[in-house]
Amino acid sequence: MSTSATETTINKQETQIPLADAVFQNILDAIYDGRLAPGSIINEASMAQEFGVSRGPVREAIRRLQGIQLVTREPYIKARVMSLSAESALELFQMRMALEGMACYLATQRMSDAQVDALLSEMEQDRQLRANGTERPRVFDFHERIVRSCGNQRIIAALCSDLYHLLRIYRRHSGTVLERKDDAYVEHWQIVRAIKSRDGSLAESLMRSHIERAANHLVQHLPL
Amino acid sequence: MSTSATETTINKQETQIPLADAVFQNILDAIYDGRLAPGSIINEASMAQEFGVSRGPVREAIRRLQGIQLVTREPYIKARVMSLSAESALELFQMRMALEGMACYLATQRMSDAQVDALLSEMEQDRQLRANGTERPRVFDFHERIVRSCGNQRIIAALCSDLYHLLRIYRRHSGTVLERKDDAYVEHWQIVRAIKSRDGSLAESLMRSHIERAANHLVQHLPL
DNA sequence: TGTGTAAAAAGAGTTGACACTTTTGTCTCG
DNA sequence: CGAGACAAAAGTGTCAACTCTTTTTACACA
Repeated sequence: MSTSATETTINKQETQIPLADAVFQNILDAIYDGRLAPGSIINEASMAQEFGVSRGPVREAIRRLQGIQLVTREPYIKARVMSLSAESALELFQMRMALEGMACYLATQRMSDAQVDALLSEMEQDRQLRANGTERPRVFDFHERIVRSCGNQRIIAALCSDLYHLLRIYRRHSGTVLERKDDAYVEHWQIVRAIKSRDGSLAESLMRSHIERAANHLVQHLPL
Repeated sequence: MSTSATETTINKQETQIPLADAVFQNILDAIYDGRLAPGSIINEASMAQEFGVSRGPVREAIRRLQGIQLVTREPYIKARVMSLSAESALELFQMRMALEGMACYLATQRMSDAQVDALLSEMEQDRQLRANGTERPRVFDFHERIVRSCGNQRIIAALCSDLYHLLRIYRRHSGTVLERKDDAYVEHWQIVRAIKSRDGSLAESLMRSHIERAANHLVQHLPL
């Protein structure tokens, strides 16, 4: 953890993308990994030194993290990684209920029969892979799949680019939540059935209930 | 419009707040006023010169505008003010339906009887002021009032800090939408009635219908 | 010994200069 | 006369230094 000066130097080969984006991704990963624990302080200068870049890109990255509410910051005060409270977890899941519910409703109108069938077969394939205990969990994310099918770019961005980061952190810090995967499969299957039968309101309702159950499950296992 | 060099110099007296925030607010106002029309390009250097600051704060402000999807930007390409399409307006209102509907549902659980009555009297007061044709429209915003009562900080921030900006621009560029104010009052009143009778699902449903009607009204009057 | 104040250290905000990329205009060749 | 390539211009990305605010620490006084 303390090898020498430049430890995690940013890969400068692929420099079509701005450094700020790379730094943003690196800090995000650090928060995911737990190297940056909730409540810990982010120092612009030390971050810049660690990544081997100037303070400018680091500054931009921190501002973007503030934008998605992953760090708290007020003028001239050090930035802190957002601490995870059960309350804010509840708020996060309420927002997901609203947005993913609407996404379900819209996806019901937008997806073709062929797309719904394709989704069903992907789910079945994923279930079998998981049953076989395959090494690679092969990140098939049902929720992301549904959201991206809704066609509303604004909702897609809000869920997949912003809220998803926070969700990953909560998942990490609440230990393994994978035990609910079997229940989840059934509930996912019911949702897709509702979409297939073109009942948008039912699909939305099922999705909201599904997320609510996940929220209850998470809160029970929160170590806070 | 072309008086001389420094036209809209930032007021540096009240410099407890960072310059970047002031620049952000100024550009926002410029977009509201139409000085920065949709589709027009934003130049960092000229902006900096106009405000009498360096490029750094301007750069940060533009990144924040990109964050709330008010400007489009890709590496090394000039930033453009987001152009308003009927499609993205529809997406915006779909997201509002989801979030404000949920906000209504939550507000029903959270607001005390006294708070509901206070809201009702504020509405009545605002209606009378408007009927008398008072000079100051006294921006009483029913939707913001409801949203802030829901208690979910994340939803409040999403609606009041991000989406609200876009909504103002659409309102501005679609001419006067005030003609619907009378219909809106009745619908607002019905929503508060539902909250008062503690029927969260009804309040949510009414709010969604209300926003849907507003969306239809806006799309009809879009000059695009 | 406890407390208030002031100075020093630390860290964020800002700036101007430099490097790199894209765009645009022009020139030449087919 | 049109198309492709080269060069100049415009504009964004990055950096190191400077300024200002906050925080900490040390010292003097009660």
